[in-house]
Amino acid sequence: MQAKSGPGERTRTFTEQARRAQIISAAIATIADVGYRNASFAQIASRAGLSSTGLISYHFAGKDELIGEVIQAVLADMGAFMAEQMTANANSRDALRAYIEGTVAFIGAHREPMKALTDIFMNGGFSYDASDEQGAVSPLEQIMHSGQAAGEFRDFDPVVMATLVQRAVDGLPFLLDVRPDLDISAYAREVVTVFDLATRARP
Amino acid sequence: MQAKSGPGERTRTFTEQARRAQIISAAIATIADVGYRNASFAQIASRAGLSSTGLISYHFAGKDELIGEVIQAVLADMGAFMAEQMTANANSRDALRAYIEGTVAFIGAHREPMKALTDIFMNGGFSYDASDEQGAVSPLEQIMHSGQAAGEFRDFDPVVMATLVQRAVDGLPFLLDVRPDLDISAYAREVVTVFDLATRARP
Amino acid sequence: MQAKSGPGERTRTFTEQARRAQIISAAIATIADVGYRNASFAQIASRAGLSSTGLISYHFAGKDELIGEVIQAVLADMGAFMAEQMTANANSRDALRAYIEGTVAFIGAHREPMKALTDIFMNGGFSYDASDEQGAVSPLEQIMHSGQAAGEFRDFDPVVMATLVQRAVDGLPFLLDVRPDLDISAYAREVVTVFDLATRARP
Amino acid sequence: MQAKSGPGERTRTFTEQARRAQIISAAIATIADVGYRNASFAQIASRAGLSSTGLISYHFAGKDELIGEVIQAVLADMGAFMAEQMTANANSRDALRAYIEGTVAFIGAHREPMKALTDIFMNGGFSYDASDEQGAVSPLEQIMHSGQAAGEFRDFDPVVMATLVQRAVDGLPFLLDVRPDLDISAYAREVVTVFDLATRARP
DNA sequence: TATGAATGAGCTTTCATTCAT
DNA sequence: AATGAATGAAAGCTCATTCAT
Repeated sequence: MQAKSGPGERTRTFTEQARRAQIISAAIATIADVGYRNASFAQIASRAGLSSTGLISYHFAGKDELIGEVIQAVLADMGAFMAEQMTANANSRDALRAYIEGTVAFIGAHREPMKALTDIFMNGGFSYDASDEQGAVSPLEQIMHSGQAAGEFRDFDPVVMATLVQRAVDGLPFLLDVRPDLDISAYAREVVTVFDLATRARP
Repeated sequence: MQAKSGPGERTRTFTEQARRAQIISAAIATIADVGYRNASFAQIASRAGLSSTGLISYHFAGKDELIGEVIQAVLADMGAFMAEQMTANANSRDALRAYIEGTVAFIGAHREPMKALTDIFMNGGFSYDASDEQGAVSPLEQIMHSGQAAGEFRDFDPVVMATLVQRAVDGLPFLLDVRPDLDISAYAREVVTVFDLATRARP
Repeated sequence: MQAKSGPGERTRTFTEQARRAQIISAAIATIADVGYRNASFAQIASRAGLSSTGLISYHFAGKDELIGEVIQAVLADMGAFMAEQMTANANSRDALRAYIEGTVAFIGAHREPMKALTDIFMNGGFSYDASDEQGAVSPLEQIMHSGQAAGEFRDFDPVVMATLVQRAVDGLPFLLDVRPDLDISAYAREVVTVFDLATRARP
Repeated sequence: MQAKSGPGERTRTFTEQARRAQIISAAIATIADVGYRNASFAQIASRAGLSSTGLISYHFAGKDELIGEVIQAVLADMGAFMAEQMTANANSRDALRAYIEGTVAFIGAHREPMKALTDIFMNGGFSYDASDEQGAVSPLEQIMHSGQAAGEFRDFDPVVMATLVQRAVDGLPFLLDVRPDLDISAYAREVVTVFDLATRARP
């Protein structure tokens, strides 16, 4: 199961794009609310105020395409946000801090879509494939490599360290689900400190 | 959806307990293999060599109870293993190391049940509730508190730090799924180092 | 389900007739290709290069009318061809030969429409009704009657004999579907011989 | 689409066999009545007095298996009947007569299943495969070959002649559908005469 | 005229659960 | 204690048709 979207995309009318966006939005809300498992077309349609599930099938080739669009939509939002956050970092230490703080801030500000996204990846048979992974894991690995090359970071396995950072931020949606009043910036500060201590080269 | 098992448990014959254990075991194997989503009673029954899905319904009040028992079974195994690992640690630093190494070792040695457990938590609508959390998160929080009280650990939010450690080890089943030949003890060593550096009090 | 087209037909503009013809043609190609069962409006519209299935509904009262027009179109073609073939036969024996050879030749030269037609009759709930039958069975029955009246043919039930001849030639599309390289004229020759022997008055 | 039933058939309880037979019977009646196209599980279930279409799915792996069983059931009946009819024919002429009379008699006595069978073959994507064809076409071809070898029959293409005979008898269900009061034995007599005249060697 | 959008009924299939035996 | 049978709701999806523009 893999959501594809190559260059062969059809042209869509404005109305159709609007409907698709509406359905994608309803899908996100539904998944975040009742979980991917229970997010049936019927649930999504009723939340979107649609007359029948057939309308979803009319606009999307199948459930896989809809979920793929949900993933893309959230990832695109996050990507745009992160691109802005990551501009002009003097060194790898700052870059790592910016990455963590940016990701945490985004998650805190987009709890519903991020919860949906996490649920989909855990549960849906979808996976970060080659191209997704480059967008998700690679930036961290690059930071790790750069930091080590510059002598800022100590010697460690960059893949494992990147994974740990990723896990630390990916877990936030769950944590927020259980404790909605969590102090997000405090959380970010702690994570930044932990991985600053964990990566820094020692004299 | 919440797996309950209070003091109101009825007495079960030996045969019944054996059947339940057999079904729970088949459920674990099935979930680990085809995922929680596809782990229907039909799949579980066929894997257990049962003649009818009705037998599962006969022995368990519903799917929730079965899954709850699966969770308890795996957590009980892990708890027993960890209890042994955690005996007699001279200080909190060693305790933290023992916890991480023990958990990683257990996961490496019980990939199937751990994969099932993770899949359930991600996907099933089940969550570490109050009682679960005491069994799962608490030991780490206790270590953090003790370490801070003894001056071994620096000042940080114990809950957040415990969460980060937990996330770091919980991610292992996924990693193993993608890279089955991962060097487990090397992974454990990295994680131990990271959180040693991250928690240690600085002179 | 019965395709009707009585005297109550409304006048159609030239453009409308062209569109109808285009749709009918696409329907024939579609049915011949994917079968009547799978020949949905969506399939037909896409094959005709139409933008919407609604256009089909706009030009035809319903699926039944469209299929009815398909039947009529094919039968009209065949009728015109056969009328030409049947001119000026000296006797009933020659007329029977001309009918068989003409029908077989037409089927061989129009495999796609004939396959569609056969598929519809077999599968669509349409049948040769009174008016159709006059167009389809009657010529053969007339030949039989004439031949018997003239003493050329022996005594037999003209309806049954006409049916047998019809069945012999109607089966050709199936045969061609299975063996596309069948020698059509050899087939015609065999059929002519069979029914010549079967009908001829014996001294 | 091909209905398979190899040696790997499961054992079935008596009750299950009865239900399957009941469903198969209802399927035959439904197909004969409303046609293969409209013979949905819902139609079949309601005709069989079943509570839900799920019961059909419970007893049959899918629609293909059900239809395959329908085909087998009718073909088995016909095969048994024909085997009895064809015993001990002195010569090929008698064998041909026995085949035609037997087939026509069977069709006349089993109009509903034969109509269903024909409808399925025309419409269902099912086909006489190698093994089916041996059961359906071969006997006639064998008669033709034997008759020619013995000098009883004139020189003709045995495959074409067999096809013509088959078409002549296969068409009966349609004819009966339009004229239910057709004199079956008269029809058989005519067909026998036609193909007797058509095949007989002339002095 | 023609289009894209929408509708609602229909389809087969899977599911957890119930029940008589 | 266990089985096979049955249930009915729900799933994703396709369909011919309708309608506003």
